[in-house]
Amino acid sequence: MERIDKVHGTFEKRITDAQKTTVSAAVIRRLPRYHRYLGDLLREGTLRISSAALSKLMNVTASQIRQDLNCFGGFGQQGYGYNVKYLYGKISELLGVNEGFRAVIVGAGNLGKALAATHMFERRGVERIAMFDVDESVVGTRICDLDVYHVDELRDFCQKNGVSIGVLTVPKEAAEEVVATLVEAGVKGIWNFANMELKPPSPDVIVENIHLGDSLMKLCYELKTSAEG
Amino acid sequence: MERIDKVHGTFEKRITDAQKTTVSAAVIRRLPRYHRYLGDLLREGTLRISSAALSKLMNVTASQIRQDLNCFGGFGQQGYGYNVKYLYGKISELLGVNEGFRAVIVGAGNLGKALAATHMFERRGVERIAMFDVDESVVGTRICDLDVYHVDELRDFCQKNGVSIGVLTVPKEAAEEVVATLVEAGVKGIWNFANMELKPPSPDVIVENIHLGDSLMKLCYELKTSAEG
DNA sequence: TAGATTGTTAATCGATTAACAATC
DNA sequence: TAGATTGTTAATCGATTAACAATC
Repeated sequence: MERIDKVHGTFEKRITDAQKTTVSAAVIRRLPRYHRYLGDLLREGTLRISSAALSKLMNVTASQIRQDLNCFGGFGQQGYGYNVKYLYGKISELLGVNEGFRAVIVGAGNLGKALAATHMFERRGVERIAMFDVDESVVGTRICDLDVYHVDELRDFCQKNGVSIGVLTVPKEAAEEVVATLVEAGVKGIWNFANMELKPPSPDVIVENIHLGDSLMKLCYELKTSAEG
Repeated sequence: MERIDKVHGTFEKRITDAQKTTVSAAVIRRLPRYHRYLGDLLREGTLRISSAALSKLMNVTASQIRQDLNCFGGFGQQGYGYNVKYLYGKISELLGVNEGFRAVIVGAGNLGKALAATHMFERRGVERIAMFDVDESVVGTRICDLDVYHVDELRDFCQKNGVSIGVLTVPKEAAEEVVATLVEAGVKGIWNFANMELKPPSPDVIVENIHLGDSLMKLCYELKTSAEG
């Protein structure tokens, strides 16, 4: 740990320099996976790990790991490797874990309920603060400690509570209108499960489209191809 | 339609030739998206579309579309473009839609229920035929027209019913054991929602790992970066 | 110091785009 | 035939891997 502290000063400088250039989408996509593996290692009590060891674990090249991490700064030490706790912390920081983003789930159907029930959000420092629906039979109830409000209140609620993320689990017909409301209320990130592709409604709004069906199709393709070959 | 028929014979030959060489993972990943867009066009009654028009719709280059489709054969016609219905059918075929794969959902928790409730499977020609759990309070009930059996019966059931796909929505502690059972029973595809990475337990078993948390993290990263920049 | 392992540059590989001849 | 648009080759671009000097 002492060695890590010693170089801290130079780290910070290098990080700042590296972040000036934008990081490729391929690297960003891999960051959450690093974060997961490092979290596991941390829980197992591993103190340090080399790019070679991590590469074996994750089934990627050591070169790629070093290259990826160096987009953001020098997080390791020659002759030593990476301090797991430190690296995990740095990647957490990069990914915005514990930025304190607040999320609402719009759509209290099966998927909305399933997402409300997971620990996915809190584990990543994202706070779910409410659910919304139009169905009068669920409005007013509580689902997994979350109050369910009517969509009519969505705009005001988001504005008042500084919501940054809207999780969309509504039917696709309702999606466009809900998004417009969210954006009006200043929500900057849309996590879209509505089974249709949402174009970013404004350049400063981030949309992440989820298409589970695409993944099922890929599985079918590979099943079919594997059976043929 | 007549023009399409005329060239059918040559199509088939070209397809066979093209499929000999393996298609890159990048292309495969894009196929389901083409399938979605073409399905939409078909429902709207569009008869033909050029790579240029489709590229505008999908926000990719026309070159990429032509290049991608030609991995599998010449599906279009010079001077005409692509017949939507024909191309949709071809991509459906490629992806294994209506191969009649049978699936079971293991884990009747919130996510299992949510997946059982969607039309995702039937829309892609995959038949859900049962659910499994260990919780005695759900075993014996029916969820969305699916019987819920005890996991003890999983092996026999899959063997008897020729199940190809196992959808894993169990806690990660239970995942390894369930996978072993599925593989024993001849299941060849695992759609894994168990929040841990599953290595293919045997070379002829296909695993598709879903990590919704990674997607949420990417959204957070982009939110954070967009706010900074 | 000697050994280990990073950070980083250079080489390779693959994927995307551009261009155009073939052809409907 | 003339116009349109594919299929396909060649050029470009970017991402991955290899290699090694820097350094802990």
